[in-house]
Amino acid sequence: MQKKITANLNAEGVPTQIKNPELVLERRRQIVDATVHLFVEHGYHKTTTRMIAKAAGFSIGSLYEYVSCKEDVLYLVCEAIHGEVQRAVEEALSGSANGRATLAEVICEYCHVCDQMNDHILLMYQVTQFLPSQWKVKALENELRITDIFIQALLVLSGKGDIPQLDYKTAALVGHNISVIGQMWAFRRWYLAKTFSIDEYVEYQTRFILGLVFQPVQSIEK
Amino acid sequence: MQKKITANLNAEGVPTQIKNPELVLERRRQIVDATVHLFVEHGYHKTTTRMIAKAAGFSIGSLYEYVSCKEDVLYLVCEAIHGEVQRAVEEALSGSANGRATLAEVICEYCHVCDQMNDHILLMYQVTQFLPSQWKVKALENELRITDIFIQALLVLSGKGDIPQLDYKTAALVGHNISVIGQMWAFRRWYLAKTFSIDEYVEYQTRFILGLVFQPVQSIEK
DNA sequence: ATTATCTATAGATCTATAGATAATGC
DNA sequence: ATTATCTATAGATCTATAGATAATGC
Repeated sequence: MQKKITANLNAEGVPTQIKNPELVLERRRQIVDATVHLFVEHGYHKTTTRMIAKAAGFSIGSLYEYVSCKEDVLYLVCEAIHGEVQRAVEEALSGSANGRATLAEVICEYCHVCDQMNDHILLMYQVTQFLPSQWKVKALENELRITDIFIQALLVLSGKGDIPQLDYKTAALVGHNISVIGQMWAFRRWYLAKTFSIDEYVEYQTRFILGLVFQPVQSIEK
Repeated sequence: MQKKITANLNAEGVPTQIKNPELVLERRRQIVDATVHLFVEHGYHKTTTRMIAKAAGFSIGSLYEYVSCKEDVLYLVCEAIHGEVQRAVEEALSGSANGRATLAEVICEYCHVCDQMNDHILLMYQVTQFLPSQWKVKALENELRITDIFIQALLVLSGKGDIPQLDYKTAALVGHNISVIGQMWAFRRWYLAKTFSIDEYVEYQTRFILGLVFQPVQSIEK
């Protein structure tokens, strides 16, 4: 029973010397919370294990009882952030389901998640490269899992209301595009914010994704 | 006169002990060429200055005659890659100019550049974070300069042929989107290539950007 | 007795430089 | 004489561990 509680930060293949699983969970939570801030501010390489231990509230010696190396900390951080992002996205998308209005809502909710989790999204992109290759694969799969939420949502909407039938390839591509368009706000907010508020950004992107930008002139499509 | 030739890898604010400007240019070219491969393979931090010197064909001592620190090498690499990408994009976009066909062509050419320069685009994203802040700003500006090429192209097309009038904000957003959609191919090719060839990717993305995906059903837009 | 935590440091690594040597041109 | 290149290493830094100490429960 307790196994389930601890499974999150415990049974992920990160070894520990500590016997008490609840303590492991608690300390690793401390480690992750402290480290996210340090990584956001200094990046992975300029953050030393000493800084991590200190910020987490114990000594280096203790730190190495809960992880076997610095890369373990990195992995714990990546997992925690992805969990957070995914939870936020899933929660945001648990709305109703009809046609374009739903799609517009999905875009809106997702972009706001990206806006709020800006630092975390940037961090994920910066540090994934330093993960050992086995874990790097897992991180990329996590990334795809979030994209897949959009793809599934699109397939559910496909053919309903005012939304045309979408073949899988099209749905897949649009799903990736929505995912990346949200991340673009996180990446380029420092610049885009000169022109757009987040709400304007959502408005313009929704128009774009729904294909309204290039439509006003009568269609000369063959 | 020669100043112009050497300006590229010389007068960029990277100091050198060497008097002969042509030699500086040549050696820095060696350094950049060797380092790009090392960075792509090992990343910035795991590439040592010794490795760089060796791959470039001289000793560490000599390396430090042409740059003052490792970050200088990073900066030279970033500048060189951006120059290459920008040149490739500009060359690819020097086509004709009518309506949607031109836009489709722009998308096509750009995506192929991203496909071919995959490694370099990924590298840019990975290493920009390690630049000293003054140069980081320059790197981000370079990034925007490429986006701006698309925005300008869109504004030229605006209102011509079968393309509707685009206000600046819309053009800016679409420009950013095109830029990011190309990069998405570079980032996720390892996965997207399971579903799309580069040509299919271009085809589907063009349909998407031109707003054809959500159109087939008769428009119920109010 | 067992578990958790701490201090102190070994060991490895890497950047950047000092000082010596070779090459070039007046 | 001046310029370019090399070798050898100082100096700094950081990860991970060994071994000592404190806390907990039988």
